[in-house]
Amino acid sequence: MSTATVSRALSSPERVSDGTRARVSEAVRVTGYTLNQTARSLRQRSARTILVALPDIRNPFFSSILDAIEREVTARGYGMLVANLYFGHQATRLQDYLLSNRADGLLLLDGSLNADDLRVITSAPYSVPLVVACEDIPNSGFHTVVTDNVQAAERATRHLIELGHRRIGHIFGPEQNVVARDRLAGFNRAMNREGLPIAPEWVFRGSFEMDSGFAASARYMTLADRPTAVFAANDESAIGFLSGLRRHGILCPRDISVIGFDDLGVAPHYSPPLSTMRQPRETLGKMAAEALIDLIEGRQGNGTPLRIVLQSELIARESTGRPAELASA
Amino acid sequence: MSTATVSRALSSPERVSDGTRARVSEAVRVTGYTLNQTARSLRQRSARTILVALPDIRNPFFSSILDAIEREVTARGYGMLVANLYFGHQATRLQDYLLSNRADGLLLLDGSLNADDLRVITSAPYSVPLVVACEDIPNSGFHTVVTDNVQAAERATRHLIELGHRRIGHIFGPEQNVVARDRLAGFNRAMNREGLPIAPEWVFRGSFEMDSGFAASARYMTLADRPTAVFAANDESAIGFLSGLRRHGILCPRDISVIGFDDLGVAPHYSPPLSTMRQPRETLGKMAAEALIDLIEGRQGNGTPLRIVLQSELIARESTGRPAELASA
DNA sequence: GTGAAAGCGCTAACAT
DNA sequence: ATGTTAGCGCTTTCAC
Repeated sequence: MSTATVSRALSSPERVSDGTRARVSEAVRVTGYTLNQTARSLRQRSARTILVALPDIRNPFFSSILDAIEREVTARGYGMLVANLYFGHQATRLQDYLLSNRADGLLLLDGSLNADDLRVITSAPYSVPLVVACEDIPNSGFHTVVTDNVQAAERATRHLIELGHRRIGHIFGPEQNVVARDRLAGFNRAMNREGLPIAPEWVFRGSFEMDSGFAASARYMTLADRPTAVFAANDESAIGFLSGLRRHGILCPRDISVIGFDDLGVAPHYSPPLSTMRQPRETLGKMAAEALIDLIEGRQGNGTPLRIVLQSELIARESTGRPAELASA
Repeated sequence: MSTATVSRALSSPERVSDGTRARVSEAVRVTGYTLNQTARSLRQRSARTILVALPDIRNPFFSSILDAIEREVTARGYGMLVANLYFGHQATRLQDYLLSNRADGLLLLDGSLNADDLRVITSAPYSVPLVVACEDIPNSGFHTVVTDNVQAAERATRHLIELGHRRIGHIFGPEQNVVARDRLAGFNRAMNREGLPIAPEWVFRGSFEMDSGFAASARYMTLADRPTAVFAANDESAIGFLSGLRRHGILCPRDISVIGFDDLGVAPHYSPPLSTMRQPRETLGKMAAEALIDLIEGRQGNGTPLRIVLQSELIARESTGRPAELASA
């Protein structure tokens, strides 16, 4: 029996006779043969592996998306290489993975990379399949799966307004981050639509990290005139903020309402249980992985860039309530 | 110029003349040549990639270890494939990665796999390098990097005892989990050494998840005779427990002291800031990755299984205090 | 339905 | 210091 026949029996069993197929499986069983994926990759010019690049694995938001991606990718017989980007702007490192044929496509969860650098690898002659997820790269024309952060932030802010708040602040994320900017834009839009003023000193700078929320609380305390509610760009900064306020005797929701974003695992168990916007993380990860593999396998190749925009859901818990001056009403 | 020369210029530049080296780098620059890692892997029988297998990427404890691993691995020029194990016991899936030459070694963060299944791939003829980290596989003889959970759990429990508590409970982790068992053992040891009784109804079953801590709080409330302090197997269950108690008006640390384990990011910002044991996660991940790569590259091949045991650190915050009956003293 | 043979892109052994 | 050659293990024509 030739190696060609074995190869056929293994990868397209319908092309060999029943007898051959049986003899091959038996031989595989007895010898413990495992196909050398490296040789196959070389021959087929496909690694059956994708590369996922993200800004921070430790961030629970990303890690749960990574989980969804891993499930989908595994189900379709692919492996998942993971690269952390730390300080962003490392398109060259990704290039190395992709152009060296170690991965067949890139799933990028970081909007901070330069679109032109990326286009080097996505366009001819390399034509590496790319799907951008979570963090949009605006006007890049890349295939994209995101949630509508502007809309969701507007919804979160409107939640505070509907409760009767008029004096509302925001904890901003990293200045250069698309997601943070979108959430600020949504905040602004909600305020504008209701004709509410936006006080610049009520927009606290932040970094999506707990410490930055904590720092915001210190600045909050120095204000002569304070907002009665705050929309934080994510749950981490909301938690850091609340933690800081508590040390100054400011209680939520009695003295202030706070809404976050992401619905971290701890949100329902925080004190108070945190109101937040929940993104469909599993769906997002799954759809992004599906899209990338479709692209790799030549389906979904109709040219027009894919753009999937998912919606987030308001989860109202106990960290938001009516403002103190209306509480008795 | 032959392909061999180019290969040499790229992988061992000292073996070619200055002129050749310069011409090669120039040509590389001009043509945008990238070495085909797949072909190199096939030829050298090494993928320069490791496989990390873990029970749950979403768990922030694992994801921060993953982060440390990724840094080390990247620094040494390797890639990192990640596989989630969900329900454990999937040694065959890992086999497939390793025996097919997609990965040169396995970094296993899950103690629930069967040692004999693993030995199939670690012993001849395959001899796949393996390092077990975080969760020990007892008596397996595998190279191992862990923290001393018995000792750390004993320290946590002693912290409660030193504060004056005598009636102390425990929230257990998953029954089959080595880490959970070690932490229970450490709890028992501390209690025994102080001659304190362990009430079976004060050892709550758990799963390391917040919900299980929450469920434990419901059982706590039904007790006629309640402990004044609880050592929870991890921060998640501590947080779920506190969250449940709060709904029943039991306040921490006034009415009960609780200490967790892991020092999650939220621990210092929880209400109250959570006392906990901090494991050296970065060190653990880094050392495990180092050990695995040394093994792959043939260093550290002296035969005796490596066993690194790191210590954890008590972080006393505000969730632990003196018991109510001593508080005025 | 099966076999023979070429070749994916690289590196290592050998020769010069 | 460089070139020649063989071959890693697989898949894929092409022949039969």
